[in-house]
Amino acid sequence: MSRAVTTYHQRIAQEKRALILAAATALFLELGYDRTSLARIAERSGVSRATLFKQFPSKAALFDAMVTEAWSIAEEEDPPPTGDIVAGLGTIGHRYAELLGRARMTDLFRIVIAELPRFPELANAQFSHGKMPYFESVRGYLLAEHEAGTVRVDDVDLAATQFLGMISNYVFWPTLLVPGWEVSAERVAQVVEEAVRTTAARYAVTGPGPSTND
Amino acid sequence: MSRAVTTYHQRIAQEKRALILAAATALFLELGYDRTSLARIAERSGVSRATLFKQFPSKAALFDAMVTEAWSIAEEEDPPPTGDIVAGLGTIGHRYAELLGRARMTDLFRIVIAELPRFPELANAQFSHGKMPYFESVRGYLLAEHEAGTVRVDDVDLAATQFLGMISNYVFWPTLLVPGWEVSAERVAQVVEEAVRTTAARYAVTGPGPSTND
DNA sequence: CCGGTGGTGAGCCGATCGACTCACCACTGC
DNA sequence: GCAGTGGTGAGTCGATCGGCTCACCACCGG
Repeated sequence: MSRAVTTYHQRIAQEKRALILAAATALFLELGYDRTSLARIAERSGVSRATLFKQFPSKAALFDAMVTEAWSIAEEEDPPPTGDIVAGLGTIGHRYAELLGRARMTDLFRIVIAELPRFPELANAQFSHGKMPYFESVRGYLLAEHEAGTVRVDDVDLAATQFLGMISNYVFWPTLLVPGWEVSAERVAQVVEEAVRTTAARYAVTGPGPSTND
Repeated sequence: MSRAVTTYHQRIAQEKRALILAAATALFLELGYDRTSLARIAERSGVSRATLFKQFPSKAALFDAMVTEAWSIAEEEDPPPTGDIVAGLGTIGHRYAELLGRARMTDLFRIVIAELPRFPELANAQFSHGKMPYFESVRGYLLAEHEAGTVRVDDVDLAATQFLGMISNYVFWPTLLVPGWEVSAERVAQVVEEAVRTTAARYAVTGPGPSTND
């Protein structure tokens, strides 16, 4: 068996693959799909064109691998806390804002949105790795709180979308359309807290007393 | 004076220009910027390539004109109603949802988001014609209601963003990322109404009685 | 020392692109 | 019928692209 040999060569190949993906990621995110040529990717990654073609059969496959890898950076979600709705939604909201605020996120969304019609398989990856986990997180959390009697939510899907929309519509979507849009960390925290407040004001069961505004 | 002659020829030129823009719009929105060739635009619009170049000095200029024209379809906003916050926000919300739900909107946003980094001037057009009018509409409305004592809103920008975000995060943004996402007209109306309810629950001054949930 | 795997560099291919030019034609209003 | 404006069709140009091939080399483990 030439297993050891195979292992070594596989390691080399893996390193080259990583170099290619890193260069491809940078170039794709900066220039877009069509403006990024395979020659430039090979040049930037310090790899020959032939190697690039051995690793990725086509430009589309390379792009697909790039996006998949970039999405996978989003780690697994932790179990959401329970009991206090303000604390619970706050935790989820801050995680969500942190995810959306990462450096490459805007450019990644930009190119994914642009090329998604031509990469149908890619849509599923985004669907399962992107916003969905947070949507499910909020959804599940609200369901649990609803059954616990802390909140009263008839339409959980809509409530979850409302909560996340109040955050993303301020800290993320404008970055795609308004050049120079930037939100300070303090403002982000404020936005999340206000989203929690509004959600609580709408859905929290007024137990101990009336919902005060301070 | 050859004014009449000029007028006639200008009319012809204007017609050709409209044909070119129509074809360019369809192709750009369908294929994206790079995949759309000037030859195809000329062919589809039934105009010679030479004419196309006389009308638009470059592909970038044509794209810019296309986006500007497509944005201008959004008419001027009417003055927002006053007095009842549910009715007022409802009106604005429904208008907003209607605008976002138009046929070409998703593809237009897709290509604008994709190419915006390379068309800085275009960003201003989107800024002044796109979401901004509605943001200002909500902002101004909330300010008026605040001063009228109907609502208590300390951070008007944030409240307006929350309101619009609750709507757009359900009826629009998913169309860019989730293939096959579709929302029925009834559901859209429901989403808007729920956004109004949530906003009212958070900001409405509880005058006559406690905010009931039914 | 040798077999095998993987990388390398160079080159070729057909196709397409944006940009530009130019001679010629159609049509109008005077 | 004449001048002028605008459209037309064809052609050219240099550049780039994705995809593919092939002979050759580097390096490992046995």
